[in-house]
Amino acid sequence: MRYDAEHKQNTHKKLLKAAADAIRAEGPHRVGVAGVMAKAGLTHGGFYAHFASKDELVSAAIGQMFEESHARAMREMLDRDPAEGLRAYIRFYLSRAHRDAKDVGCPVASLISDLPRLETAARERFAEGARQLTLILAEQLRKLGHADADAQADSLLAELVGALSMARAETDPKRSDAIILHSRQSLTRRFQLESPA
Amino acid sequence: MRYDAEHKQNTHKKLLKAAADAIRAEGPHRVGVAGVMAKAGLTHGGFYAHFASKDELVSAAIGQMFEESHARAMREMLDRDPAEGLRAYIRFYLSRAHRDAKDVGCPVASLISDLPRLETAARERFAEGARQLTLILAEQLRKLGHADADAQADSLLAELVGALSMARAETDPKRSDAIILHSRQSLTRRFQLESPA
DNA sequence: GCTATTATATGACCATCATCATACACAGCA
DNA sequence: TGCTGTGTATGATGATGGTCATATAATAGC
Repeated sequence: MRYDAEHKQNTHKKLLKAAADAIRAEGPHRVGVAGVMAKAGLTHGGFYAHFASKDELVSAAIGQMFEESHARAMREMLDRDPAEGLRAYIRFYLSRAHRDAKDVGCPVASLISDLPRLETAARERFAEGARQLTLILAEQLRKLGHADADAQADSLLAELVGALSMARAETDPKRSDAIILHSRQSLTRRFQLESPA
Repeated sequence: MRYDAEHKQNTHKKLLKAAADAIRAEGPHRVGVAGVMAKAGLTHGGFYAHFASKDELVSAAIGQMFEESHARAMREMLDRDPAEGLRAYIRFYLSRAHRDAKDVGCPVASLISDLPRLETAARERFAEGARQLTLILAEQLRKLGHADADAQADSLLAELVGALSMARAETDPKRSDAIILHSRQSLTRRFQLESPA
């Protein structure tokens, strides 16, 4: 190797990060190869030394997003008792900060309606990531003593994703805040996570 | 007028319908002016006699989708007692048929993550449509005696949209069916819509 | 310092797309 | 049966975007 041994790997990672952010913010179809390269400080030509196609970049970027997302979920729950951990995750997920951060945050909410239109590889990666997130939530619900934890986890994630997405789509700030709040209250009650006053 | 008096209006409506279907199936950014015209049996050139721009078409098509969607919601609830009506709507919304119909069905689920990326006019139309759908649901919940009907309607719609979207994204058919079912059960229980055995 | 090799840049190709100018076709009327 | 004006088609333009061939720049080992 003539360049630094890790040179290309570093560039690769930078590209993945840049793509993951851009795709969440702009959507897979509005993101261009040239734009991603520029964001990483490069020009468009070298792209195909890193990825075989744009589709492959999209797939890989989705994987990257879910890694961040799972890490975040684990971090919220780690070193907390189950109820407090789940409460913390819900509060993070249904927060104004999460709603307003277009280029980071949960890939499920950012890409959900783009997904059925992507090619198979990307869809598989996404589905895999979503399944894993569901498992993390189910595990937490199980610790809380819910018998049908898997079913409940599906329902919980559905409302999280739906509420965050609806809040992002709502143009009236007050309504948007309300949407987040209503689902937060509803979920808190439903899973008996009322903070011990 | 040399052509039939309604000729242009009819074309206009055909374009709106075609656009509404294509946009739900392909997404606003992947739909092309030429494709929509072709779907209506025309060629691309005449487009600008009907719409000032593609953006305007997208906005108008979103309005069209919500008209269909609200009509559907009303139809499910009409001539039924509140509980049965709401149950019927939930069963329609969280059904395999709705999940598998890419080009028709609720615009909220089809476009939710494209929305933050559209221009203002389209976002306003969407938000307006979503608000109205929430109102329809809230009204139904109010009839059922729920005190905080507005908040509950937000939460209900969030789970509906989230679950349908997640089911569409899931590549494993059995998991996809399960996602729909879990939210249907969860909502049915939550709003006490158990069918009278 | 020279050279071999690897990472990135330049520049081009072709396809797609929104937009528009202009030409044509249709139907009601004289 | 021509005339007229409205609705649609033809075709062009400029922009953008994915892809690739080829050229250049960077550095580790001799």
